[in-house]
Amino acid sequence: MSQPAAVEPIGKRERTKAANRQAILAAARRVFAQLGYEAATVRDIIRGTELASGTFYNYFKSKEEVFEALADDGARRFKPILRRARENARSFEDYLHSAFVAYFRFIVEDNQLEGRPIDERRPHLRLDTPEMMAVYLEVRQGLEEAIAHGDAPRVDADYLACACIGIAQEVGTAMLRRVPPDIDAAADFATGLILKGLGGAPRQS
Amino acid sequence: MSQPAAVEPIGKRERTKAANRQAILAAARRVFAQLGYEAATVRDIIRGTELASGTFYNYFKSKEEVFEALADDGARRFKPILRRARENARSFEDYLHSAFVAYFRFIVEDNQLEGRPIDERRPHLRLDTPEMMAVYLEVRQGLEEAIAHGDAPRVDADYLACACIGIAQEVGTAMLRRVPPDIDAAADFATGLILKGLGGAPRQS
DNA sequence: CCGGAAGTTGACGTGTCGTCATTTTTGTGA
DNA sequence: TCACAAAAATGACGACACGTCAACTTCCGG
Repeated sequence: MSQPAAVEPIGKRERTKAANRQAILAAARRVFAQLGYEAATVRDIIRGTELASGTFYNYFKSKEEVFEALADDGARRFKPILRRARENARSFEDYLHSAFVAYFRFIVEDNQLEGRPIDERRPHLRLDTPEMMAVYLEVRQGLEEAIAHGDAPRVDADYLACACIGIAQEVGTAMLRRVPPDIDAAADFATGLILKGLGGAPRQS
Repeated sequence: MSQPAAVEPIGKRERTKAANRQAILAAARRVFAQLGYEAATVRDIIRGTELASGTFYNYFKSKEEVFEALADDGARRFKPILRRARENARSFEDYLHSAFVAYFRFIVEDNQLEGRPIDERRPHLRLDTPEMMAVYLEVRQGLEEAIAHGDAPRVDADYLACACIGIAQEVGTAMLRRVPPDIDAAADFATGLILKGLGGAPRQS
């Protein structure tokens, strides 16, 4: 073969580094799900890998930083989904609905792992990391665009973005408590509420 | 004096017990505000009192339990406020507005202490302690009553209650970031959003 | 094949954890 | 008033997690 390895693997150094990082993140996911974020220790995480305790600190400063990396991962995956929803939307209502569907789908997938209740898997969600900020801004820009186009009235975009996020979080959590979770119903509810308020939310069946 | 002490102080036992508990809670408040919930240790809290480390465990099992006690305190104080808002409300809109005002006032007062950003003062807020549950139920009952009276359409009361709580939390936090926080403006926004959706939210000035 | 840089390792000192035997304080009945 | 038991406070203790670091291993370029 003229190409012994592949095009990707630059060097063993880089490869194991990436692999170790991923191993730690994967172990952290499991540990947070099983023990809960609070109870989990750096040692628990590292025990879930083949690595030694000292190695952990070559990759992350603390348990908190690992969580941030996981959250940032999520945010990085989620933002483009949101962006595409905005670009492909045929109306403001369509945009809102598909954004909620995307988020609810996201959290359903993110909580497939067995273990502790969802609430205990994460610390207080900080919105102030760069990646989280980017998601907030994406939401806000989507709303500002709608306002600029006249699809939505000229309300306080910051408050509106926060309200949408709050609704998504709480209704999303409530949805997860129901089995099976009905993503569309939850998205319909949230969209209707924001668009027309109580009058717009779907009636009880 | 025919009454050496007062009518209240039953015995020294009970009094110091209550005083110690309060001392621990007060110290915890300060420590959580100054170091953040995550960084704080049981030792930090107990150092903020005159007590010895072992004594802490006569009152609470852990840092988490102290926080829960603080949260329960808040919930216990807040619930009757909410209840009265419901009883005195002249309309559903009035109820919503005064409930939001009450909550926003509450968090403004609760965050007077100097120290770390509000986000870091608390762990992920658990809604599943009895006191917290009671607040959720109070919100939900208020909404169900409105639905029963025909003041609000027959929507999913669980989702609606969660949405209101989510809006209150996120818009509340956003409000705290602005100086000075404008409680009425935030409450107007939230009330309008829920009642009539975007069309009902106040326009930007 | 060698030398050094990059990365890994696990033992170490520090500090927190929750426990518990001991001491101190408080209430009660003689 | 005193003595005694129950209640509560104390702080030392073993266990364990923290983050560090000197020694060691692995990898890469020359």
